[in-house]
Amino acid sequence: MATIYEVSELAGVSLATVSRVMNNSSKVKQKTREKVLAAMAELDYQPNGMAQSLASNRSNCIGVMVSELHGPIFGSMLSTIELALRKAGKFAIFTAGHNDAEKEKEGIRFLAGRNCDALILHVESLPNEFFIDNKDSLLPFVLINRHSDLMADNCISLDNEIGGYYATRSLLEQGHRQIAYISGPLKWADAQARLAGHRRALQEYGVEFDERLLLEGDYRVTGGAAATEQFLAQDLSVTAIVCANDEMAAGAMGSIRKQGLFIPDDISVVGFDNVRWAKFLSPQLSTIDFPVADMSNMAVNWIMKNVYGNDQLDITHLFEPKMVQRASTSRIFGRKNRKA
Amino acid sequence: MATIYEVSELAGVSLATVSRVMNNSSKVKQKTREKVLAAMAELDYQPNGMAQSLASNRSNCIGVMVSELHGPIFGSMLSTIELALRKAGKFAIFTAGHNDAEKEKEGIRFLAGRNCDALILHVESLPNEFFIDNKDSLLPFVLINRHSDLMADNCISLDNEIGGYYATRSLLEQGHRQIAYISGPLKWADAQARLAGHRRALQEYGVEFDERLLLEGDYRVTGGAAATEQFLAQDLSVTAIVCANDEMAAGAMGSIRKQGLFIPDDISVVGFDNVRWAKFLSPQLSTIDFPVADMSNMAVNWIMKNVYGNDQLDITHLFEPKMVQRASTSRIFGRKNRKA
DNA sequence: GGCTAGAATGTAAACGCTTACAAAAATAAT
DNA sequence: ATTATTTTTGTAAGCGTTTACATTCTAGCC
Repeated sequence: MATIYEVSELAGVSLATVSRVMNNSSKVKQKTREKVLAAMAELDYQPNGMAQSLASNRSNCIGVMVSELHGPIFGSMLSTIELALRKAGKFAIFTAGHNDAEKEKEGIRFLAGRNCDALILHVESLPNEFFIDNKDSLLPFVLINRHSDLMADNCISLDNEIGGYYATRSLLEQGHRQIAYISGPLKWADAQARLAGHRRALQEYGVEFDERLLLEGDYRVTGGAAATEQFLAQDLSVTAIVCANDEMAAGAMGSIRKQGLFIPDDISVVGFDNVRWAKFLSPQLSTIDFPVADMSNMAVNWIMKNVYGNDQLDITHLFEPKMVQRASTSRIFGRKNRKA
Repeated sequence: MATIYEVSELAGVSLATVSRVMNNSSKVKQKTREKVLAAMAELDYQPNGMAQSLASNRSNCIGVMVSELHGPIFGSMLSTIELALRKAGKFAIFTAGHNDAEKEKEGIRFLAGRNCDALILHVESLPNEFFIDNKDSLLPFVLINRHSDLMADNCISLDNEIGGYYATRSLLEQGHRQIAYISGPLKWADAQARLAGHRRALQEYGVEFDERLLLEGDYRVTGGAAATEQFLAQDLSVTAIVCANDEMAAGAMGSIRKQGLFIPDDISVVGFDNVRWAKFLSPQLSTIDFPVADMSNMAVNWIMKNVYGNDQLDITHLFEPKMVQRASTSRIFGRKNRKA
């Protein structure tokens, strides 16, 4: 592997000049630049990233931590981030936090150990305070899916409240009034916000909130299935179920079908996230689209702006989800509820 | 950030000694080691990875290229690889090849540019010859999901033929005889092998292969749906459909249901891959389990053995898939085919 | 006690680049 | 043609490690 030294010799210039043409750091005469470029080409020169990093104290690596490296949401996140970073000539190092405060902390250490220039984090367990308190001792970071006024600039988040609102409103508009809600674990802010949106929609339509129509789920298929069974076992004449994510919606659909009921004729189901396989379910799931790709790209923009000084980039901190109507919901008029 | 120099001063030893205790490279007196360790702890010393890499010509980074960074198979691959590498104190750099020979080649260059110590590759478009011919000029590499006798040691692959065989045999055992098959794009070796397995099973059970019961799909939902419609439109009295992957199986299930037929009563469906959401479909999909995690771990083992000299590791090069019986298949006796 | 082999430690030269600062060359002004 | 500026290029000192090789200890032996 050729080094910068060999290039400089072949081109008949000094090391510094070669470095300059590589980095466009300061003016180099056009003719010299060409000589250098030719030499680089002839030697098939590839700069040694490690040496560059050591000398410049910049690694061109961005550490990315998400809860898991699999799953539709994270998959889309990784995909988007990697593509965007690579386009910018940066490298991503991914790691998983596994939704555990200790592991998340360790992941951050791990990434810092690789001399990352900055971090993109999707953490679930570490509290806001961790970031607020350590803002200065940590590498520059941007948090996806989290918000706190005390570090607003570092946050890129989704308006979960309005997502929850849209989900329930779409049902209300279709005439539903007995709407059950399966929330996520309410210790998490996003689950709370989605539920708040649900309640706001009900209120707006003059429907009184009924405690019996709310169950706390776990964001997993099994939780959705269990909660749905519980709803159906009681005599609540539920005509629609809103699930705080698509996984639970898949579970709900399974339970409904197991009862011999039809979707959406007997019961409409709405999810949240719009994961890829929501379309594979039958009927296809109506859900709230989580703009993961947009948010991920914005996180990369944040880095390019705040870490690499690309000043003209505009940063959006709050994203809005959209309702995606598919076949799992329908107007209540058309329904033929077997239990009714 | 403390440097090795500060540690050496505080401990009252030389740089070299500190380096030695870090790397266990040669004997250090117990008392000295303790002094050094204490100093490192006191200064919260973290070695600078870049400097280590530069000096030792080893980056502790493994480049990983897969077709996409999302999707259930790749997600599981990334997850597993990252965890295993991190346990070994190594870093993974992921990138996507997007199933395009040029992009795959560029991805490899990209990873090499980061001075990776080795590569784990899941490429689809680059031909075997590329790797065989460039074996020596490339970084050490291990290929997941590919096999060639000319570089057998570098390959970790799945026995697709036997997977295809199991899928069809499970149906034959249940009494099915009119079994349709939706293959993957037959330009790919894995699609060919799965189909070959299907044919072997038929032959073994004395069922003659019927050209009309074979359609070439595209490994995507839409392709599975289209092929299924085509089967159902003809009068073939198909009682089961084998799909060369789960996505197409999801499409097939949709088409079957759209025709007013029931799964598995009218038609049984088998997939291949056992992606996570195969259980979310209803009925739950019977499929062939692709041991992605095992294969990914083995790839990491390959690296640890061949690149980092962990000699006692045993490498398995060929993995066997397993049949997973779920609700989308049933004995033919129980069926009440509306068309029959 | 003096000698020696072997163990423990230290010295200093890489590793391949970036970047102040200095020097030289080109250009403009007189 | 000189001198003053401005551009362009070169010099050399890092960046924080690893690792031959050299040196100093330590123990065992006579």
